[in-house]
Amino acid sequence: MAASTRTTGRTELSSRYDPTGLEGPLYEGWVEAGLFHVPAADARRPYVIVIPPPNVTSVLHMGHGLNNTIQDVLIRRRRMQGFDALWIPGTDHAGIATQNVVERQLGEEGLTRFDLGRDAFVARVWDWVREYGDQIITQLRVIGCSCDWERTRFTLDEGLSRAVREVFVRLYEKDLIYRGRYIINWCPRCGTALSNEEAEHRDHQGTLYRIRYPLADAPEEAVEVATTRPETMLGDTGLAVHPDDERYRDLVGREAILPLVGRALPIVADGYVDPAFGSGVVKVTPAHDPNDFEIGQRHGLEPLDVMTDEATMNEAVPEPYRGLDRLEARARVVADLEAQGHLIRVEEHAHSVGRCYRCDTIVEPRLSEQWFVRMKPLAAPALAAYQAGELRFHPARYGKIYQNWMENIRDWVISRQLWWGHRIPVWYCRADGCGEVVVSRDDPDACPACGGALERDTDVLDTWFSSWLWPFSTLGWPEETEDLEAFYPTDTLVTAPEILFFWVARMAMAGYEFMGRLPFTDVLLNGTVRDHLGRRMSKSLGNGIDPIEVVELYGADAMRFTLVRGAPLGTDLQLNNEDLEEAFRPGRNFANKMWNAARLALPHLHSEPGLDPEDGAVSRALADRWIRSRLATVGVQVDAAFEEFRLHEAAEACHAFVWGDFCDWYLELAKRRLGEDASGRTEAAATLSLVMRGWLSLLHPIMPFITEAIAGRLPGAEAGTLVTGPWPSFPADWRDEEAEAAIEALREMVGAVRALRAEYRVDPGTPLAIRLGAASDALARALAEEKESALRLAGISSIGPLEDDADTPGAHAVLRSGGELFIPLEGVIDLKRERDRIAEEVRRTSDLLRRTEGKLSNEGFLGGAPAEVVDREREKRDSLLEQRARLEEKLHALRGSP
RNA sequence: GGGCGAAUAGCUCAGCCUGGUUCAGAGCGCCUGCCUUACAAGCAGGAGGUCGGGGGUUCGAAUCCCUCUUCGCCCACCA
Repeated sequence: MAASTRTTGRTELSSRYDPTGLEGPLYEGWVEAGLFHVPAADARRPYVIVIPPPNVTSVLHMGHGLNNTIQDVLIRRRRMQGFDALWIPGTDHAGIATQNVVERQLGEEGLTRFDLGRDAFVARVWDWVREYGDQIITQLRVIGCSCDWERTRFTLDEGLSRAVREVFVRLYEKDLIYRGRYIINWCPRCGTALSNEEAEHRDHQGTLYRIRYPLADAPEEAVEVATTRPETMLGDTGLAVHPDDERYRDLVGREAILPLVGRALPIVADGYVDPAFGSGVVKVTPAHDPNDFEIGQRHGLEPLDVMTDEATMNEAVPEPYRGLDRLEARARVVADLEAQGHLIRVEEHAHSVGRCYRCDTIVEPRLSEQWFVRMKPLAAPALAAYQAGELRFHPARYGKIYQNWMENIRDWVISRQLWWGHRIPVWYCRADGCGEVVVSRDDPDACPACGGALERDTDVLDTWFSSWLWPFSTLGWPEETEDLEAFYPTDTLVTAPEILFFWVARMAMAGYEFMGRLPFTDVLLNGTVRDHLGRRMSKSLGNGIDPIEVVELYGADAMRFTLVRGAPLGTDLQLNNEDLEEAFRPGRNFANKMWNAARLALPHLHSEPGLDPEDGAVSRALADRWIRSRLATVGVQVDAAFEEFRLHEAAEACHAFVWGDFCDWYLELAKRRLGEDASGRTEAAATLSLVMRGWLSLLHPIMPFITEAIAGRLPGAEAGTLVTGPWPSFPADWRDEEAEAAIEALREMVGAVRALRAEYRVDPGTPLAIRLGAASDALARALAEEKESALRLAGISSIGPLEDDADTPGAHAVLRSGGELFIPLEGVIDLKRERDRIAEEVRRTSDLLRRTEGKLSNEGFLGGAPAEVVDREREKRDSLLEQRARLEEKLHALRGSP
């Protein structure tokens, strides 16, 4: 325990919990003891979680903090319960993100990846990964994550790469992977295709341009078309109207002239066109719009790609526009249209625009030859599993979102025009007229058809094409490994809702396709961490909180507790990023409270030689019976909360118990018996030790460090660790209604005295001589044993019998648990004030009584409510009647006094 | 256009699924008094809420249903 100087200037063991230097060594000890490692051979009762692999480029942020804390809490509890709890860690090669990082680095040297060439560039990325790639892994240790580090995987590892390749080949052989020219989302900055999920659509206040296209056979006539992307008109190859649109019936089959270009555009009729939108005439640009592409297919309108990979206008457009960026071209086109009298008008138009999820550049829908996965056949079993209840989402509402996406699933573009990633295992024969395409698990040397030279596809695969295999590729698939046998399927997946489609749904599909069953049964979706203004924490806003900084300031436990308690499943969590102390105060204060409770308890426990905590289970002392009863109750609550993934409730229940019951009352009551020559000292110490071990265990999954540190100092705990349990289960016969009622009555009495003291501003140092009458059995029982503690806690010098003391000025209270309290307060009491106060009590009681009597006189209630509810209501009425009678008596007496 | 979520104390949020416990709880903040030898990162006491509005179901609604308002999120090929 660290020593430091207290604010008062006295030097002693620190009264403030300082986690510095305590957490690291504990963690190292756990790892060295191999407590997180689970060999397949030993796994009898596995419980498995695979980490959502963070990007190898990432540094830990609070979102990771929340997500991984939740996983660690689940894993640690299962481990304590005796499961072979395996948490598989690793990182994702993150194609675009990582390539971007290294390209940026090159940029600072004035180089591009093309200057290096493919092989050198990839080598350079590997260098980067080897140097910085384990940063986030290291950081996960700092926040206490109990992953099996011997199993750390990387999506570009040799083994995982083999899995990727196997999957590609198998799907190709099943005709579930195909190559084709379709409209895809293209990021001109990253220079690659993106999947639908990687294009984020956001509302955008844009402009709608209305343009006239003259008719070929009647140049004085024209039709009006509307577009938000005028530059694409250079690629128009037709116009379309709705087949039932009377206005344009005679146009179908004729041609219009494309302004600025002069090309003749056939006018076709197609059901896609909405006659009510704009003019009801659509320009058809098959190479730059998915709908137009389909219209074009139906009517034989050729696609004309007018852009380069960088989204500048290409050779297919008239000379003045060539080489212009798409936005420059847009301005130029609009200006020229206006100059030539073809621009009818422009108007504001709200629509949504897709942006690259990696660099926020506006994506260009563009015709391109890419590799696709046919998703419908893969989705079917994964969807059925959900509908059959085999896959559960928490919160459940995410299930509907999953279902909706699965039902409307579209094919997945998996090729990326990048260098960093799994290279597509496809070779094309270069021999004239051969056309052989080789898709192979092993690199082929020559064309198997003609023996000609082969050229490998230059593209790599979407990063998620390796992620979706994660639950089994990390276990050695496609080899039939012992690990796979022992640990697949996994149990719980904890992740963020943003990647429900990217990752969760695809893993479900891959699990079925390649392993024949779901990869996990429960999916927890954790919320988003936001700043105090409710904004998402992000690098660009600079409003993030560094978990490592928080750990350095307040400890990992404080951070974990704050996160778990503050974030009920699926709800967002707001943290003040400008005041870390405020943000993490709840956890820090709680850790401090525990620390100080230990400071009080431990010396007493160690002054009892040979103390056996198990003796605490049989102590008959009232306070001991009470705290055991409370602990047993809390144990059940915490267990139930964990089972249903309500982690915040478990945290809350522990907090309320440790602070409100254990520290506030049990320790205070125990002080009397822990005195040097007190009788029952051994029993008290044993109970204290036993109960502490109990709640330290309950809290260990959430706050592993401080609980372990304290538990390690309990008597008889030298050899043990909380990490491996056991998870506590308290005997049902610890529940003790009598003891609970007694201590509850004691608390009420002490509270009443304290309230009256505060009400009349009696100095805390002034002892009061109180009088007590008609005490309930519960209170009498409590006082018989704990009178001394009650005196100390309430600041009472004596408890005398209640007499007819109407003449004595003082304060009165009627206890709910039964009993009447009088505090003579000569010279202090204000009679009028006391009368008012009691009158107010009478009013309050009468209000309650009125409600209760209202119910009891309502036949509907008597007939409709369950008997026990009615009984409870009757008891309540009787008690209230009694209380009110007493209070009115007092009021009467006070009115009669001077 | 479709779907979902949220609205409870000054702030951040529990409670709602499975309606009924002595006037709806916590943390933080606020007020008053205390360094009472585990803890001032604390202790004691206290103020503060017509549970977003309206309607309905019920003997009884923060809780179930409908509706409105305001925020937020997701999906979608409206040129």
